[in-house]
Amino acid sequence: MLEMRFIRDNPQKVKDAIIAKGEAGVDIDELLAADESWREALTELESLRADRNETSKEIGRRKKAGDDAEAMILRMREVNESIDVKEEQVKTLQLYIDEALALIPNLPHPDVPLGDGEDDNVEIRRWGEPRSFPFEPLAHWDIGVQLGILDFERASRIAGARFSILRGGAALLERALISYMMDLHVEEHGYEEIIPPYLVSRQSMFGTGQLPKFEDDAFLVNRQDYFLVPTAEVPVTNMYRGEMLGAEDLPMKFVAYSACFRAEAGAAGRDTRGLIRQHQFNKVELVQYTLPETSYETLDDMCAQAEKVLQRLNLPYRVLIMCTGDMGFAQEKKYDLELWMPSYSDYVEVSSVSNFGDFQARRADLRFRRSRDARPEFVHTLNASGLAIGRTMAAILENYQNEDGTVTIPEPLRPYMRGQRVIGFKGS
RNA sequence: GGAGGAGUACCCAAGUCAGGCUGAAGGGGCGGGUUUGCUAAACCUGUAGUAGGGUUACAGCCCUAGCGAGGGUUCGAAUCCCUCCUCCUCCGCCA
Repeated sequence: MLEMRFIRDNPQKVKDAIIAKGEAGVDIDELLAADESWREALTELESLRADRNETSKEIGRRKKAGDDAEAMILRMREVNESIDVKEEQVKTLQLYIDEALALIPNLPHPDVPLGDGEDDNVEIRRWGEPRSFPFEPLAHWDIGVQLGILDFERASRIAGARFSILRGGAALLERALISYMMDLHVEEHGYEEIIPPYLVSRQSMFGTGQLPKFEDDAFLVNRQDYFLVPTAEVPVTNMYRGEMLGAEDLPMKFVAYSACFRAEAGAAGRDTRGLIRQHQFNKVELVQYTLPETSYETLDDMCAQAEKVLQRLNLPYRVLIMCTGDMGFAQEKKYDLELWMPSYSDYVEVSSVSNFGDFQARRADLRFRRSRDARPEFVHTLNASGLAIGRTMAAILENYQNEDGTVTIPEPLRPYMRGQRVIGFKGS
């Protein structure tokens, strides 16, 4: 959320950002006019209240002294009527302003390339060579089904499309990936391990920016005002909502595992096969709260930390910087990590690394003080997938497949899989 | 799910069932100071923070809001009424 004060002072910047991000909707000039009227009405309201406060004290004094206060009380009844009218006016304007503010996207960082959509994203580096297969490689959904470790048919029977059942080796590999990533980020990067609630309140979804604009992307629990978390970013970023932190507490670094739930509205027909686009998937997520002046440095650190997982697993990937039109509502700057997926003959997103600046912090009221007497400031928040588990698994199945249909397990995961080196056929 | 109890500033805690100089007693803590060879102790003293608006020399000053949240009653609400949230205790149920 941007500050009204900032919009007042920089209307053009905000208009530019709305256009650059391709966000619809808020008429900034109208908003500024509403703000103007709001301040005017507020000033009038407050002076009426000041009158009432002062007069009421005087009435109290008179009554105590046994003097007559009837005339004053009558006058105050009239003042109260004016107050009611003004209050209504202020409230209406306030409501309009709040709703408009909630729909204004964050400003992109100046480094971010301008662009309309994914074609304008800029690749900044590549790591690893896509493997060339001496045989015709299979897609992960074929590999998994052949091995009996991915079961899409029965998943759709029990839940519908875009769900999967992991069985045997795949279930074990999923757990191994979660544990491996959590351990890596805890032991080598100093994060605190978190398992958050998977259901969150409306307010939490607002805090990270999913609401009000993107309600359709989330699952809302029937008859309860809870949302299934689309990412652990939501609970973890909201963890300190409303608290006042000390500068010495920063940065705060969390690595969270959660299941993630997405409605995938508008994705009909896309990635319908396999593990790439599911309603439910697992993800290990990195979240940091930082000092404002260090957040961009941290962004690059977090990107490198997410990359390290791919490097250790020896999965070829590339890093893109997202253009203004593809980066999302709340982000100032965002990188995507995409890994090589032979079945797509292309790179597929497996992580996004974002700096939100103080945009989420302002929505979620995440503040800190540099010293006891210093003014409160908003922290900066960042997150990075570290990584999406399902897509990583898909990439492992495809990139590590063998000609006989088995899959070699990447070496770092073997200790997490009872020393197993290969996922083979049942009974073999 | 049932029955009770509680949410007041950084923390503890008065005030609430007599509504009005209570924007909030008293402790603790923290800041500053005095005494002291150092520590300890004692004494003195300062301590809502915040959000919004106005004004201004980005010092400052004024106003408004604010006693879990939101409404209501009243000239006036921490105090009376309603709704909600959270926490605690006991019972039930369950992993």
